[in-house]
Amino acid sequence: MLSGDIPPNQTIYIKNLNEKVKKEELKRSLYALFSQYGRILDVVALKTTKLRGQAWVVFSEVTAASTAVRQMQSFPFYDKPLRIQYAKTKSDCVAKADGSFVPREKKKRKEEKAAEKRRKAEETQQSGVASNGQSFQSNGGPSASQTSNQGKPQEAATPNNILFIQNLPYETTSAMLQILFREYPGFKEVRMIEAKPGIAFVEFEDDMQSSIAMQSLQGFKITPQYPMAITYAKK
DNA sequence: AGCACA
Repeated sequence: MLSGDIPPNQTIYIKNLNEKVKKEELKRSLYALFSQYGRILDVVALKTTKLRGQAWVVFSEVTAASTAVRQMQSFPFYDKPLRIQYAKTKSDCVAKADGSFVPREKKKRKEEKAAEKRRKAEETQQSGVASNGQSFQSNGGPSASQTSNQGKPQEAATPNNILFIQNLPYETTSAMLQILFREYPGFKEVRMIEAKPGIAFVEFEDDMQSSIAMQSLQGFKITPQYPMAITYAKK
């Protein structure tokens, strides 16, 4: 079944996350990666057996969430393609903001029930009736660290007029990348390193222009298996 | 695969 049956909302649900990544790093990386689409209100990730490998990113705007769902679909992140949908239910932090937040009591309900049972049992016993007994990185240049960090956004993604492109199919040429990037204002040049297939640097006049190109081409597939992963190069 | 708010 397609995931299109969940109505668009400001929270995205992400699965297929690399479970080896520690919770705090994961949250920071998700924050760095997704803040290019808008203001992030919260990132939730739990490592319990039921919830590991998943996360929620809450945006302040539905439009930001929608763009993220489209553009970051299949984005290689810690070597695994992101699977993104809209969240099924409203996040606590947005409920709190719009006044509809009511502290949930799922556990409590169980406890209450248990307590009630106990109380009942006591009652029946008292009355004398027998009771029957009773769950993103070092992005400086064509360095080893840059390529070995594929798909791992680090701390704050500092805007740069140079973009770092990863996850390109090996047969990609700079001519192919030029065709894609030259339609964005401020485009200067594409640089590839023969010895390092799969990556490229694309330079713009300034970082506003590079950012626009990044947002438009993020996740673009030259071939179906390879959505390009674009980050700012490191200064 | 798995939809929570430690």
